[in-house]
Amino acid sequence: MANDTKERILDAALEMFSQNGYAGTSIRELSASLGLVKSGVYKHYESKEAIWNALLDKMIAYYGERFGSPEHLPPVPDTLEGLATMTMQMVNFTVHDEKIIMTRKVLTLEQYRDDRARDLATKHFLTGLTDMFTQIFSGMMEKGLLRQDDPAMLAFAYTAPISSLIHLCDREPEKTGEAMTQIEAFVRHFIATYKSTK
Amino acid sequence: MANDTKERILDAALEMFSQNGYAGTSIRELSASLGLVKSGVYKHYESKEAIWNALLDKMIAYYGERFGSPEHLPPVPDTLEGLATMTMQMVNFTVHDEKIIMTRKVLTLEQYRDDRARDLATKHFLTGLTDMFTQIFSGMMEKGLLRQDDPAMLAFAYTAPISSLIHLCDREPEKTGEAMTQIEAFVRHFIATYKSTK
DNA sequence: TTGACAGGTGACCCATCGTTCACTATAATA
DNA sequence: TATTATAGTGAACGATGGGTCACCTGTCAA
Repeated sequence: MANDTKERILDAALEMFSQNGYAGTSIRELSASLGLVKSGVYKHYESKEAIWNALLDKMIAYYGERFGSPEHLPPVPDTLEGLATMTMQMVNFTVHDEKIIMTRKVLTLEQYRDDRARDLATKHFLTGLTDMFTQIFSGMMEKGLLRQDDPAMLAFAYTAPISSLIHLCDREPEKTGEAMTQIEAFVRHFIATYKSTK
Repeated sequence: MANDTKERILDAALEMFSQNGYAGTSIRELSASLGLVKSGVYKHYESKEAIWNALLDKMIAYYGERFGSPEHLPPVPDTLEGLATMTMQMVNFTVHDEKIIMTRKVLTLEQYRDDRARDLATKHFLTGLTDMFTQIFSGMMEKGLLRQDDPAMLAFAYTAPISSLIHLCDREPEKTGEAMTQIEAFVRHFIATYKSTK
């Protein structure tokens, strides 16, 4: 029960911080959204900043177990169509999962203020995806599915445009459908460009 | 003299909003940074929100005159090397110009809260660059410099990765040199991939 | 010379901020 | 059953937020 409320506070914090930012969120609103009074929050966290730090801890830990270990790498696709399918599945998940959307928003809003948010933002938005697809493309080149090229460069050229459209979805959710179409077109174009010529 | 202070308030607002966000900035701090007392600010703007709106007006107007009109399109390069040079010049400018950095940061921080910031963010980060390079690539295809392809798709594939590294520079300025190197490598790779085979 | 006004000051208003504290209800423990 | 820790309450704290107002001072037009 104790831990339950403690977790619910972090959930509410994620939601409110992602909408109004850390500075724009008050403990009163936060506790009210949980149906308790503001002083109740202080039974679980000693300060607003402690909530923020706990939230960041959780986000960092989640990222680590989800994307940090090599065992969670998606399997290297056996076909180019498999690459397209896998990509669209990943994108589809990430632009619709509320928690992940809120995580990206929080990192976006706090990246200039907090060092740990800054680092995690770079992982989420840039290096994490690039590293992951470097592995995948490397494997696909070995299998002869993609033309021989610098896998890290291809991974960057592949993930960065997709990432920019994911940001668009976060910013303008009503454009999500359109963005998904554009991502699929981009994926097809990428495959057509870099497929092995053998 | 009146207008001078009015402008200086907007300059200070851009600086403080870009660092601490709208909610994280107080009129007291803002006026103090100008060497006057908070009530002095209210001689020029009726509220904090009015300052915000005036700042956004200015940013929108600046963007419009700078990138909105076709006459400000950079000339279509005559060589592939010219494309690389022009790109690096543009990037170099945009990652070092303090005002533009602050503008991007403000748009990043307020994109979920304010509709006009949201729209301008999409232009700055996505559609503006894509549209511009669609024109350029279209011209370069006509000249036979680039292979025949969908110019809008190429523009997107070209500008989005560059844009993501510009964001990295905003977030982690100490990585600017590294990011510039990576952008240049990406540009070269792009050119090698899409140059005309004639 | 006078009067109006633009620009700036400092005291003050009230709401809200994060935080504390004495207190209560509950449920597990000894 | 008595005790004790846990989770939550509600009033209060000082600090700070945005905003107002009476006042001062210099400039310039009438």
